[in-house]
Amino acid sequence: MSQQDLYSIPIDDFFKSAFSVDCVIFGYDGKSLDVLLIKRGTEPFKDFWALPGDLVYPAEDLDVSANRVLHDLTSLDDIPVTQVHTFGKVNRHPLGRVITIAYTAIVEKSHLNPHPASWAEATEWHPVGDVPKLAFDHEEILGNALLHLKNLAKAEPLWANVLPKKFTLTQLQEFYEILFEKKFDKGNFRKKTRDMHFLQKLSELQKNVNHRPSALYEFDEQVYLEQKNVQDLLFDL
Amino acid sequence: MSQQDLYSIPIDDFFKSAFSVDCVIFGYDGKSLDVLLIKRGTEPFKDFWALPGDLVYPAEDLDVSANRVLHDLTSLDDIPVTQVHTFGKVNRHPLGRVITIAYTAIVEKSHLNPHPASWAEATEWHPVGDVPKLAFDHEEILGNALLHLKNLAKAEPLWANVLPKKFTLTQLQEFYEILFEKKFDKGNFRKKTRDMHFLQKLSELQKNVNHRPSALYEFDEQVYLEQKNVQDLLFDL
DNA sequence: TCAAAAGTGTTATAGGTACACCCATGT
DNA sequence: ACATGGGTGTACCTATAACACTTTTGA
Repeated sequence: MSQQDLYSIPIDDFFKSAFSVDCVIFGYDGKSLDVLLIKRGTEPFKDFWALPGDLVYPAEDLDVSANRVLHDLTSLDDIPVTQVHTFGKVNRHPLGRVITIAYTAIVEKSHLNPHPASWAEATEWHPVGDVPKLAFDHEEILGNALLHLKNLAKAEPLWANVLPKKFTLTQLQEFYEILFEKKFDKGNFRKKTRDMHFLQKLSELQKNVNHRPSALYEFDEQVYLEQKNVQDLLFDL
Repeated sequence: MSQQDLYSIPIDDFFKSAFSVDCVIFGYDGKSLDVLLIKRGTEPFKDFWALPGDLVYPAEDLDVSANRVLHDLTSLDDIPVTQVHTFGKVNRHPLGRVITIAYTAIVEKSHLNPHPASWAEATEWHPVGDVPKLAFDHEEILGNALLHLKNLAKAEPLWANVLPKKFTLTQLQEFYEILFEKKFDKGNFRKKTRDMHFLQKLSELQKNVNHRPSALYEFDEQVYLEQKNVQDLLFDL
């Protein structure tokens, strides 16, 4: 049986199912990495914390759906969301067959919307290392997404979404240290940054710090995209 | 709106959708990397080549579904399938909203089932570098799966599924050369294999070759799983 | 002058690349 | 003897890790 038989099978058997997106929204504020959870107001799993998610609208692309959920909880649009994995165990949802496509994004923590969406009784940031028991299979989804985020961070400048426009190399280093829960050597880290031509050093310096002021840097997206294209063309994967 | 409202929304709006799995089954025979395609016998995309796929049964896990498709086309069971990505563009299926979860696997090419499943008018191996125009968004899915396969091969002994039980280091090298479309230096390749303690060197040698006979090796799964556990525990991602 | 963090340089080691050379077998 | 691929060793280069040291600011 394949897709061409879509309308030749007993419709009741196949259409008692639905699909949703769940969003693992990581928040960073320079000090810790948190994840945005909502408190459920209805059964099943009433009063449990859960990942924000929603059914996908009939005429809505999956990533658009994820961005809608993200927009409802934060004030943010056009944040790049990344698909993580699809979870489809038969009994993962007690009310029926619901598979869910997990998406992830990382945002600056302060951008939480002060007027959360109607479907969330409460929204709250939780440190990724200290998450309460979650509804459904959301703990598995969260773990999966965190792994995914770490892998993404090795290949892409994820920090561009969460650092201030002008930032110091120490702030950049701290992003990686907090994400990977690991200290890096200052000198070696800075050596690496010298090859990153998309890090544009400004003439401006830090002010009012009681130590030697740091140089400020900006992310140069043009330069990044160009060199990324070159890498993709070389393609020595 | 979130999952808890599943049964409080107009059912007609959300249940005009379905989900399927599509399988990107790669075949290897020591000479080339191919992908298994089926020829569609019905509209839409009648007479087009396509990836084998099927709707997911109501009480069937996603990976079980993928394994069922794989079993129907090859004679193989218990082949590890890996989820690649979920494709859900609104108009990807001309007859309705169908999202599809793509799975991939790599098998020894000769294991193609001589009695293909009823839903496939024809099945055929196609070299990954020379694939015909495909139905739906299957070209995108295939490209995605191939990338995924290459990444998997960097982290896992995928070749264990496709090489003969006893194989030479040259056969192992050729697997990587064909997959990555790239030649490797013999000496350097063999140096790397020395750290792979799950490669068990046998006392047996090749026979009836008109050159120095090669040593034969076996994949030692026990050793591999143990060292993989250690790596996962170190976890310095 | 001191604390604190910025910023640079040096060294040792590990890992990768290129390449040369010898070995065992069938014809 | 020779063609063919198996198998090993070396020298070079680059990436990384550990660590020491200097610099600039506010208090």
